[in-house]
Amino acid sequence: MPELPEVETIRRALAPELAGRTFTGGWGHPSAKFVGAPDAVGTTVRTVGRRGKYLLVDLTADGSDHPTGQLVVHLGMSGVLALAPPTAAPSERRPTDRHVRAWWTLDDGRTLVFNDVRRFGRLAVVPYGEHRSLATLANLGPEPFDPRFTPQVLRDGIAATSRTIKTALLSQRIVAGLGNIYADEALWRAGIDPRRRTGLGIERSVGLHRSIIDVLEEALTQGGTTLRDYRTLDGSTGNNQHRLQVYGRGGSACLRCGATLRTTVIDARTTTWCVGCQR
DNA sequence: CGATTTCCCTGGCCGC
DNA sequence: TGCGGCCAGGGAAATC
Repeated sequence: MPELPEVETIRRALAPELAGRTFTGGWGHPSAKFVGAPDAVGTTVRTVGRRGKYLLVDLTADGSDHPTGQLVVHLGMSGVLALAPPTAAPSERRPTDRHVRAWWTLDDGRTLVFNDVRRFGRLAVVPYGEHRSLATLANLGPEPFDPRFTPQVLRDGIAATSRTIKTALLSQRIVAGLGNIYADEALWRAGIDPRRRTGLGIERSVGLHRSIIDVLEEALTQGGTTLRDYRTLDGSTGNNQHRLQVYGRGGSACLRCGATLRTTVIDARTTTWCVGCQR
């Protein structure tokens, strides 16, 4: 379940490999989520960026420095990107794994492969910066590490919705990049009840703001959290799964106050929190 | 129009 | 061993 730290880890590995490479061929699974993959063929990669959980591969069709298009990739729940080495015969390049949803051959002979067992991922090739077809991306909140994400922005965003604070954080509209794992971790660290529907005072907003940044930063330092499918570009796992303090620990003791962590469902999302110290 | 619900997917796990 | 049932969950479409 790649969230911001996982996607950023992949981006950092992918960017130097793809920059300057031209897509010489491509294929997409017939599902609408992947079928557009070949639209990138013939373009050259300028940079590999990221917004929230979206990878944004800037493309140029005319060889100039100015991107003309963008390959947008969302890894969903189980999406994995890998670079396959060149094979002797071009006809043997096509990946044969059962769950490959898209692939692109590169002008250096390698193949970029998008594997996604559960097909919750998606991709699109769009004119540069044209995100109207991707509603969540088009309405994405600020990057958590961007100075424009402030305690006040967080506070205002929470105050503007009647949804629970957990659901508000997952909406991607207040701040980009949080998924179920890091939302639970940040709320625990800030001592805030995920079911809360009322606004936060400025002091608690400062605390949650800090917690969100810290949780994501630490996970990034660890190369992300691998629970099931997540792998970085070279196939290795992250290390942050050993540092989770609430996610997946329902029924165990809270590491802060010792109370038993409770797991419930909030808006169809499994949520673990501490009834003892999250208010 | 914002909020809520439904749907998309399949490997892994559980119980019988 | 085999198998039905259930769970995980981000985002978009459908519905309220």
